Amino acid sequence: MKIQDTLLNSKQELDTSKKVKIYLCGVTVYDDSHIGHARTIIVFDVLRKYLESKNVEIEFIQNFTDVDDKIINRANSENTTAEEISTKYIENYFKDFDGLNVKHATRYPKATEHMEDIVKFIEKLIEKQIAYTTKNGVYFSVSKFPEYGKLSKKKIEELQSGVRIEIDEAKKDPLDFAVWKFSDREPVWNSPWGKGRPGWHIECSAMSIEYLGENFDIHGGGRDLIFPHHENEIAQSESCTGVQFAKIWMHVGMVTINGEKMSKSLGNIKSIRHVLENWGPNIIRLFCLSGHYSKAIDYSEELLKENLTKWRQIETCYYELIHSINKNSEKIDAIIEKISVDFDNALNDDLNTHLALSAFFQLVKETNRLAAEEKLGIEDAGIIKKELQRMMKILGLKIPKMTENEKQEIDDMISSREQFRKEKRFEDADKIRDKLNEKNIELIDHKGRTIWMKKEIINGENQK
RNA sequence: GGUACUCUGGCAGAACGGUUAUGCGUGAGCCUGCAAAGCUUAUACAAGGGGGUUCGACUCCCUCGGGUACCUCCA
Repeated sequence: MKIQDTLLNSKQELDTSKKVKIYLCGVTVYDDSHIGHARTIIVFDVLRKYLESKNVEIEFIQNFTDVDDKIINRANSENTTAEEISTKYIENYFKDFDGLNVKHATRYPKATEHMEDIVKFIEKLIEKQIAYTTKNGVYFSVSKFPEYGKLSKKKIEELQSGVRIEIDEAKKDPLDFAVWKFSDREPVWNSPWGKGRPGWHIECSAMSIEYLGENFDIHGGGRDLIFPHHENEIAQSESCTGVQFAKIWMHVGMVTINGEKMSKSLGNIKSIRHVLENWGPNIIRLFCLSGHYSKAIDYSEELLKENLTKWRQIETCYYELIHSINKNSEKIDAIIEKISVDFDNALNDDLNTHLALSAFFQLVKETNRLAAEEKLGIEDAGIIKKELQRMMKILGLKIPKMTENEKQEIDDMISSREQFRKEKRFEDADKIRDKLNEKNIELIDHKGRTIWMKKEIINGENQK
């Protein structure tokens, strides 16, 4: 599998001959997660599920940043502790992402639980004279890492000339960044240099190396993390260990609203809870995977509606498959095989989910065509269903489950309706159909028989 | 201002130095008691402007322009 590497600016082969180690920069838990977080995490979820479907073992680490000024500020304004804030939003994180069918990471390390590792890491940097202490904290000396800027393609001189007003005049170089900030106010931890808390970048270096080793396969996150976060991580990690840090840097494009990045100041943030309530996990996932992961996608109700249409086709396909009773009448093996290969090839080439979805929808269309022409054989349906489910699992799409009782009840209602239809008592037949519609059961009348499908309830469907 | 990315039909969107996919939308039709869903089929002067390389450019190069992101809050 090939993945575009931000550092080398080219597609790199991912070594899948052994366990693949992935570190994804997670969220800072000071507020609810939004659709932008969802996209990044869904992209990595698909990457991971695809590799696992190929029996590649994955170690997937995603951190929670639970030490941060924003958390502390929030705690102060809500008159509570930073710990309570981070605990609350970690809980919310799991509610949101479980709702989005995202598989749990191997581990979710937190900065607060890795203070020893972080302190040790900083000690090493000081030992190597790459970091130094001032009255405000411990700083990483950018000039000690000549390759600084290699990820973000920035030149040190240019950064220096464009630097903002300096707050800490004790720093040797305005580009130097804090790895430890002194503070007396909670939450603080002890360190050999004094009480305080770690800088933002150091936790990811320390925790990724702790769990994945000094040199691991993929380090990822949103595009906006390239500078300074990932640039600084590289500087710290490589100057500490002396070896290459991540082999591949994979960055996911932003989700924009009307072409602009979501931000607090613009007030255009769409929380996952909000979009989940309106559109459900499947449509959000289809939307997030509709373009190439490296490019920005623009959030709009129109696009979500488009994906709703697609989701209905998938539902139809699924229910046609499980209700199939006909005899096989068309050779389909070759086309299924081709679609399957196209799907895999698309993902193999830098996780091209858009092309993979094209292949997937070809399977859906083909199935619905066969069903419409009364040619969907029961054995073929089995083959198609297996392939459909394989793809859906990778894409993280899920048809809501139903109980046997529910199914039986529907079947009974359909038989009564059939009876009414035979007797041409159409008003009575329609009453039954309406009743089923109220339960989101849609009837599909085929020649001589009626099948049903249970539609996922999408609140956004009827808005506007 | 610097750097990077980007500009494809009404919308979304990929691949590719040589018929520009695919989906949505829209039109027509099929199926149906009627619907719905689905299917079939049609649809589009489609590549920001200008130049160049080439037998041939959406694809490569130059240039001008628009947009977005980043330039120590960011997924």
